[in-house]
Formats: sequence, structure tokens, C-alpha cells
Amino acid sequence: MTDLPQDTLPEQATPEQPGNDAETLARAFDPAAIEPGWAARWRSEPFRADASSGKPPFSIVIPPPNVTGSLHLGHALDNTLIDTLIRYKRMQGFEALYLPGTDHAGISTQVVVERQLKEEGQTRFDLGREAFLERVWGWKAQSGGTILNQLTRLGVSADWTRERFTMDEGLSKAVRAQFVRLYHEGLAYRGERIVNWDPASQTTLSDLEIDREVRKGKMSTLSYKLEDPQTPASNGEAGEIRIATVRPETIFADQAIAVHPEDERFAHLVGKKARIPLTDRLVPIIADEAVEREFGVGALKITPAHDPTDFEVGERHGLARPSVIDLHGNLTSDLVPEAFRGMERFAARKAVVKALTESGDLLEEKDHDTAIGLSERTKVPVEPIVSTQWFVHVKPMAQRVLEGLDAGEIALTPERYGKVNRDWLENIRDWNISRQLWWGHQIPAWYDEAGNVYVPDPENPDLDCDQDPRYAHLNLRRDPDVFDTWFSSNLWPFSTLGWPDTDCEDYRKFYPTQVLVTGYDILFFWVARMEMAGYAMTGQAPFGTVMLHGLYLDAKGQKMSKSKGNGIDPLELFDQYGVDACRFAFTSLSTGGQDIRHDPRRFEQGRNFANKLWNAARFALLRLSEAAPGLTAGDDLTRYVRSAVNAADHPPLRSGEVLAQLPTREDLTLADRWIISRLNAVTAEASAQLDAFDIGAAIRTLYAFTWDEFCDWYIEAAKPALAAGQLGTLATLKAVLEHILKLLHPFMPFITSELYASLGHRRQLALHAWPQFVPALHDPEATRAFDALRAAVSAARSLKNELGLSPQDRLNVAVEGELSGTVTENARVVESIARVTLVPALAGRTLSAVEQGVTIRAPLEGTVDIADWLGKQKKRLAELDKQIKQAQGKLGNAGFVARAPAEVIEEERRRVQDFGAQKERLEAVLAQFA
RNA sequence: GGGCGGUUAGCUCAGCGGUAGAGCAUUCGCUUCACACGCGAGAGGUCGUAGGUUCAAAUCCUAUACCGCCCA
Repeated sequence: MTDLPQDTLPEQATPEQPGNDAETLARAFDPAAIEPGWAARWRSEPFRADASSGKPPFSIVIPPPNVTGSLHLGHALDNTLIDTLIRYKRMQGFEALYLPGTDHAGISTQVVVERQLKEEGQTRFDLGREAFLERVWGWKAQSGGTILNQLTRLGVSADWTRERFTMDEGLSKAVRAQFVRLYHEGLAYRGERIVNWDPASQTTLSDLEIDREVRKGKMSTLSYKLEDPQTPASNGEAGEIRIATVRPETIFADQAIAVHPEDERFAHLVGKKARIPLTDRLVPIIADEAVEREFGVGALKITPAHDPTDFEVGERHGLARPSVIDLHGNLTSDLVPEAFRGMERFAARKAVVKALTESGDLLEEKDHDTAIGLSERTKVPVEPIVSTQWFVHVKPMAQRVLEGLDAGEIALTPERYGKVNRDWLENIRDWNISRQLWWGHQIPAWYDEAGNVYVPDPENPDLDCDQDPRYAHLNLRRDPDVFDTWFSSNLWPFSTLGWPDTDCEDYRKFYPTQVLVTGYDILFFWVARMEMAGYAMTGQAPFGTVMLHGLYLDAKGQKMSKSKGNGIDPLELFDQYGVDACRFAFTSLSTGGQDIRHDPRRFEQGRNFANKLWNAARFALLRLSEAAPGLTAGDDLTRYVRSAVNAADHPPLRSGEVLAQLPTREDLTLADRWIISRLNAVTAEASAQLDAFDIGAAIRTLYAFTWDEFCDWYIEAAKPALAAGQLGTLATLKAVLEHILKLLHPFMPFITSELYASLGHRRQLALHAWPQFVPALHDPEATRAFDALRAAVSAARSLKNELGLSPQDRLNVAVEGELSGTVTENARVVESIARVTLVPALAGRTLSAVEQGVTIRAPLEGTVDIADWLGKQKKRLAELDKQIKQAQGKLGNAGFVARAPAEVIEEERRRVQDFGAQKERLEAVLAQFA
């Protein structure tokens, strides 16, 4: 309570939004009535982070979504979690920066625009590079704002003045700086390698852009005739060697047949030659350890240009690597018999198999599951081809990250992903960064007529080589390719903050960022690459903590995808339940990086919760406006309660007439003291959970407190006190509600902001301070006493139910037990909530409900089924007996008494006592009926 | 083949060493002056299986079954 708002308010505060003062607060919460106003405000008056402030920084960059995409549930989840952390930290007094932006998403954006062109009967080549790029920029201008507008609806407290796009001038400079540096350090190089080629989008892809899929295929056994027909048999007849392959159409590019060096079957064949079926070409038989002896028939054909493993074998044995498949996936080359030339690869496979069957060289064809690589974007089988491309030698960069991880410079949560992160970095392979696309950052490399490479100097990275006076005499041509998109998004945490200018304010204040929040599915794609770039470019980890959340799955637990058509549109959920309800669902479903299965019931829960909160506030406002008209708006009441709970702190009050007397602790009811103590504990609990990034646990804590304790018990208990005009209770009600609004604000910003404004605060809630835990407010005595009241009320209600009475019927009850004094002292509360009348004693037989500390007795009347009731009580007695025996058993165990902690032993003793007392009382009750 | 996650009430999930929990569904009763998007009272689980560690295991360890994901 010492942390109540310190900002001064104007004499006549005005609510932020129209129509929601105490008199007109709607009966049911209508999200659509308040969300647009706040969303628009948070967009037009963004949460600008001040790079020059003295506050400690707390910065998060969002995973930049595809600029031309639209919001899906993964984004909504991710940004809700980010915004929750950011709002929390901002309230805690950090200089919080939520940096939004988008990614140019090279291949997928280009594919979209090319598809549009196709509908017009054109290709990008018809337009030419420049016109095509104009077209893409046009598309970006048209649809690029969509996803950020959708994020605005989510209510994120982003700093829109710092919105970035990976192809902004500054970020493009960063990409260029990165490349030039890596090139001059020898880490970026151009080389001929086997790469993944997507025949559909006509570009190379990195290993990560390939989805593996097991498909049913055939494994063929082929007979290759040996040069010398007299050669003794190996794995077939004399004069042949049999090989197994799943790609018979590539035999024309064969450069060797490989066997395992220790496989005796083939020992006499190594060094001999065999003829490729359907051709006259001979290839050598070689021995290589890479051959698996048990696979197929023990011998393999080696086709270096069309298989990554074969490529490596070829390198070891100095084999040539002719290609027989062109960039469109068609068979080509003089090596291919004319009959097959120009055929599409899969059609060619059928044709070749047919020809091999006819020639008798196909000995067997059997079913075989083959793992094939599909282009992530186009879903077309990737063709491994040999090509000259730009690569980054990432091993040393990965090594630097591993050292950082060892030193604990980056914490992953959940921790288990640390190992996954490591394993990937340890086994990393060179990264192909060039893409044969037009949309993206064009590679700043030039070639002269002799094929020599020119890259700008590190001192002058922005000077194009063809503008460099030193090279004026050369006819330089720029590399037409662009970089892989991840070669720019790997810089995101610092390119967005001004890097390579390391002296600028933003970079100095907000880099490195504190936390990165993203789904675990892009741990390799993005997180690991940012780690590498962070260390390589800035010398430090780009973020201190990586918080990974699970994937948002459909109701059946399957990944959502466009092709499956099982996607759920978050905007529809926003419309249906309200954004706060959705944010409630996202956060409460998020635990420990676990995948989230869509469940509409969780959104209903959120909607109901928002309505509950709305109505609790409505109740408070009604009482405030009745009891203290004109005071609703001010902070006087909150000051009042602050002084009420902290006698040392008595600030002068302004509204002297209403609050003529300063309150003291004595002015608070038991319920007031109890809820303040509980609120205090919950504040500490939720804060600790947020600090541990356990956002799901935090919202669940706050939900339970708000509904089960504040609404179900405190508000009910406060009613009689309010009716009696107790200002201490009125003040407590307002103060506790305000604190709840603060605690819930990071999770549900719309409704909390609205209600806070309705309570008379002019400055928006997001800018107020987060509540503090105050040890002095811990009040275990109040907790124990109020628990007795709750037990009494529950017992009385239970009895009324047993007696078949309707809630509004009054019932005379008597109270007994150790805590009966507490109950009678607070008779007004119990009588009001349970709708009973407490009487000193009851004559005759009674029905009784026994709870911890109290027994409630009621006269035996009405339509109660005694036998049924007695049965239940006996069951209860048996249960108590069991509990007592269990506890006694523990206490009788020497091991337990010797080794268990003192508190645990004490707890068991207390249980024996409590249950024993209950048992005695229950037995006394039952004795009436003996 | 290697790694990871899951298996808890009918459903969806929390809990992860000291008395089994939530939301929804379900039974009974309520237009109780904030809320039927609600209130009250109930019913419902040998925490996948088998071993082990411990005074104490849903929780830790080992094995195993099934479901799912990632990597090769």
C-alpha cells in the first residue's frame, strides 16, 4: 500500500474515455466499446522509450513478421507475452522499449508477387529486375502495414516511432557492413559446392529451409557390366556388379561405383571399371568408408553432382562432377542418351526405369521409404546441384557463441533448449547465403571480366566497387544475387538500434537487449544466427535471456498450416471474445515452453473473467459514488487507506469534510485487513513469477485471487460494512481494486486502463507504478481469523442446503468450536453473507456442520433426509479418522521425527490436533442421533 | 539411429519432494440490491505401467508402453 500513485491529480479529474463513469458503467463488459479507443491511442501516442533517461533499460525486439503477411496465432501469442513483460517492466520503473518491425522475407514475398504476375500472364523476367522490384515495393506499400495494424489491435505498447523494416536504409547498411567484414576476415567466401536448389522458385536454399518428408519410393537394383566379362562374381553374376539406387535417372552423371574397403565381396573389383547401363561409358570402382555395407546390395553409384554425400566421396577421390539435371529439373547434358534429354526429372525416372527393364539391367525394384527434401516455401522436391555460391564459414562464429553460453552470458528458458542450441552450433555447416532472387539485399560483390572478385573495403563499405576510382579501368559487373533473408534478420537486435553506428544513443542505451521472446521452432533459424552475428559483429550476446514458448496448435494438436487449412484467425477471436480475453487465454495457456492446443473454453474463461472484473469495479464505483460523491475521482481515498494501514504515514487530506477523521488500523474490519494482507502476498507471488518468466503462473495467481478471494469473499464481506457507512472499508475496496487493476494490466491492458480511468485517474494506468510487497502488511492473524469466518459461512450454507432451504430463507444457527469467538465478533459479516441469524444456543436436536475451528448448528426442521445426512457425516468421520491415523503414523515413525524438517513435523502435530478436535465435535453431533 | 516433450477428474490443462488442483462439462438449489459471461452446495482421480531412492514420491532415478516434435 505504500506504493500508491504519487502523481498529483487535478482538482476535477476527467475520465479518459467517455461513458464509463460510475453512473453509466454498463452492466456487462463490452470489449468492442472500449478497445478501439485505447488501441488507437497507443498507436498515435506510442510508448516512446527515452534513450537519454536515467532509468535502467529493458528492451525487447519483436521477431519481425513477414512484411506482407497477416497476423496468425503464433504472432498474437508471441506479442502478448512480449507486451506483458514490457508493460510489467515499464511499471516497475525500467526504460522499456518494445521495438516493432517487419522482415522483407525474400523468397516468400517474391513468390507472392510472382504469382500475381503469373495471373497476368507475365514473369519477372518480362518485367526486368527494376520494374519487378518496383512492383514488390508497391505490394509492400499496399499490404505491408496489415500485420502491424493487427498488432495494434492486440494492444501492444510498442514504440512505433522506432518501427523498422529489414530493407530500410539503415538496416541495409548493416547487412552490407556485415558482409564486407566477414569477407575481409575470410569468413564469407565464394565457392563451388553442392547446394539445395528449388526448381520452382529458381534459387538455392539453406539446409534449414528444407522440410524433410518420408515418401514411399522404390529402391532399384541395377546391374553394371564389368569391363572384363570374365571377372568373378561379387554380389551377383560373374562379369557384373550390382548397385542399389533410389534415383536411377541420375546414372548418366555417375562417376564411380563405391564399395566399402573392408567388404571382401568386392575386394577383387576395386580399381576395375564397369559400364553404366544404357550407355557406353565406363566408371571406376572405388572403395570408400562412407558406404554402408548392409545397405541395399552393398555397392552404390557415385553421382557427385546430384547428392551431397556423393559430392564428398567425389572430393576424396578426385572425381569430376558433371551435372545431368538443369535448373528447371529437366535432364540435360551430352551424357544423357538423346531419348531422355529434356525430360522432367520424375518423368525421366519412369522412362529410365522402363528402358532399364527392357535392357535387362534392372534386376529388382522394391518399396523403399525415402527421406526427401522439400522446399519450405514452394513444397517442391529440392534438387541437389553443384553451383558457385557465397557461403559463410560459421564454425568460428558458432564457437564464440558456445564460449558465451559456457560463460552463462545467455540464459535460455526453459533451460532444456540450451542443449538443443548447443548441439546445433557444434555441428554447424557452412551457410549458403546467396539467393537467386531479386527481392532482398543485393550482394555487394563485383566481378571483372576475368572473374576476379571485388568487395568494398572495410573502411569504406558503402562505396560500390564500380564507383571506386581505383577500379575505374575495369569493367565490373555486380553479382545479381541477393542475400538469404536470415543474413539480415540475424542483425535485428542491433541493426534496429543503429548499428553499425555503435556510438548512437539507441545502441548505447538499449543494446544488448534484455530478453528475446519467440517460439522454439525458430531456435536454429533465427536465435542461433542472432547469437552468432551478435558476438561476431558487436562482440557481445545480443540478449541476456531467450524465452522460448511453445507452438500454437489446432484443437486436435496439429500444427496449423495454410495447406492443411486448419488455421484459426486471431482477429475472429478478438471479435468474438475481446482482446483482453484472448490475451488472458494466451498467457494462461503458456507454461514452460509447452505447445498450446487451441481450446475455445480458455477464451470464454478470459471473457468471463473480464466481465467479472468489470462488475467488481462497477460495484465499487456505485458504492463510491453513493458514499462519497465527488470523491470518486480523486486519490484521497487511496491516501486514506494508505494511512490506515501505516500509522506512520499520515499525509494531509484535501477533502476534509468527507474524511474528517484520519483512519487508524481500528477503522478497518477483519475482512479489510485480510484482503490487504492477501493482496500483499499475491503481489509478491505474481511479481516473482513474472521475474522468472513464468507468465502463465502469474496470470493464474491473479485470476484466482481476483475471483475467489476478492470477488467471492471480500466484496461480499464488505457489503454490510459499506451499508453501515464504514469509510475504512470503502477506502480498502477502492485501493485493493486499483492494485488488482495494476497487477492485471500487463496481461489485460484494455479493461484495466478503462476501469482505472473510471476510478478517476487522469494519467493512464500503463504509466503508474507496479505495486510493491510491503512486509508490514503481512497479517497472519487476520488470515487465520477470516478463514474461520469463511469456514462458518460455508458450514452455514451447507446446512441450509441440507435443510432444503432457499438462499433467502433466514435460519437460526449457533456456533461452537475454538474459533467461535471470532465468528461471533464478526457476526454481521457471517449473517449477511450466509443469510443466517446467529443465536447463542439451540435447544433440541440439531444438524451440524463441522469445519476447522468452528461447528455450526441448525435446528432439525424442514425436509431433511436424516439417514442420508447421517451417512454423509459418518463418511466424514471415517475420513477424519483416516487423516488422523495418517498423521499419527508419521509422527510415530522414528525416521520421520528424526529427519523431517521441524515445520513439517509441527504441521503434522497441528493436523492431529485439528482433526482430533473436529472429530470430537462431529462425534458429539452424531451422539444426538445414537 | 540420436535428442526432447507429453501421458494427472468426462474434455483441455496446472501442480513437479511434504493434506491431489483449475476452467469447461456434470448433479442439486438460486431473477440474494456488481455480475446468469453469474451465485451457493455437491459428485467425480489407486496422477501410463514396473521397479528403485527417501522418514515421505504425481513430483527424483532406472526401465518400459503409447502419443507428439526436432535432428540425422
